[in-house]
Amino acid sequence: MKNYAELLKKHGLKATFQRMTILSAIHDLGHANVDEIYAKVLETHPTLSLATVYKNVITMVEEGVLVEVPIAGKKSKYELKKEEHLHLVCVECGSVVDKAMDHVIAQDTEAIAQHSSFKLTERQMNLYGVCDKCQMAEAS
Amino acid sequence: MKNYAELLKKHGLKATFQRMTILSAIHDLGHANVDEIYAKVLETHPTLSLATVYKNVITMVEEGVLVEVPIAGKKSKYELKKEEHLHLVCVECGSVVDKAMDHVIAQDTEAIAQHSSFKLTERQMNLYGVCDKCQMAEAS
DNA sequence: ATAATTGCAAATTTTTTGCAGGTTC
DNA sequence: GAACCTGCAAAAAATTTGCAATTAT
Repeated sequence: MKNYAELLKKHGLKATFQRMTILSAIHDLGHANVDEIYAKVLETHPTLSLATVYKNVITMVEEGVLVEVPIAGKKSKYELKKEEHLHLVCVECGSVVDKAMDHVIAQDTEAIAQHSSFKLTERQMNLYGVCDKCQMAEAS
Repeated sequence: MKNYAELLKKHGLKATFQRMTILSAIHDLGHANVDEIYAKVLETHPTLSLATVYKNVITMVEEGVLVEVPIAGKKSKYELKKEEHLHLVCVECGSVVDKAMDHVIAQDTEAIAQHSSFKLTERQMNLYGVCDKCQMAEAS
């Protein structure tokens, strides 16, 4: 739990209760798609509308408060903007876990971009597979 | 790539004209979303339906003929399955270019997965930024 | 005060589905 | 010939929009 009002204002957005509730939901969930955010938000603010979730997710991605995490075969998830990392995406349960991005990867990809005269602004890496828990469950 | 009939049969799918047309369109476009595939396919087969594009893209991804490339803020694109690589995604013009994935990245991510007891099956890496051409265009 | 934001409902866009008639193997 | 596929139209799902009322700064 952080100071979402400050965060929003820093990005030129009004600190509405709805936005703070959405940010709190995403923080609690770690990574969530629009429906998951909406469901979570209803727990504490039952009148918040789905349209407001949509509008704000778009706005907050545009302003750099949130980051969209596109996932093959599923709806995109959203996370709070934080330092660069990669994602372990479980194809069984859908869980998403952050992992630090090694310096090696950062350097390597910068070199690749440079060779193509590509002005790199963001990296996204998803590792798909089966998480620890789902492997256990399978072994039954 | 030429013999799409063989490719499809190898994956247990019937080699219909529609599927081969779709594969050819994707090959020509390199990477394309459903609408782009549909538009391309209409040029040579005006009666092919959008529903057929949807159904077949899903089927061919399931069977490993195609790979979905999810892209932040856009509809997923699809490509023919080929050896592992990463993507340069231009946020200006939407172009997607393949780049070889360095052995370093492969090893590094394998180690990361292993540390989390994560059974890795696939990697996807997108580098977002501005391509060569769009940088030129901007410099006007 | 005023400019931005919300909630609602309607509109739009995107994707999926059922099924009759055709096609592939 | 059996199983699979296609195209159509209709349904369902996902997302966006217009606008009057409300709220943050």
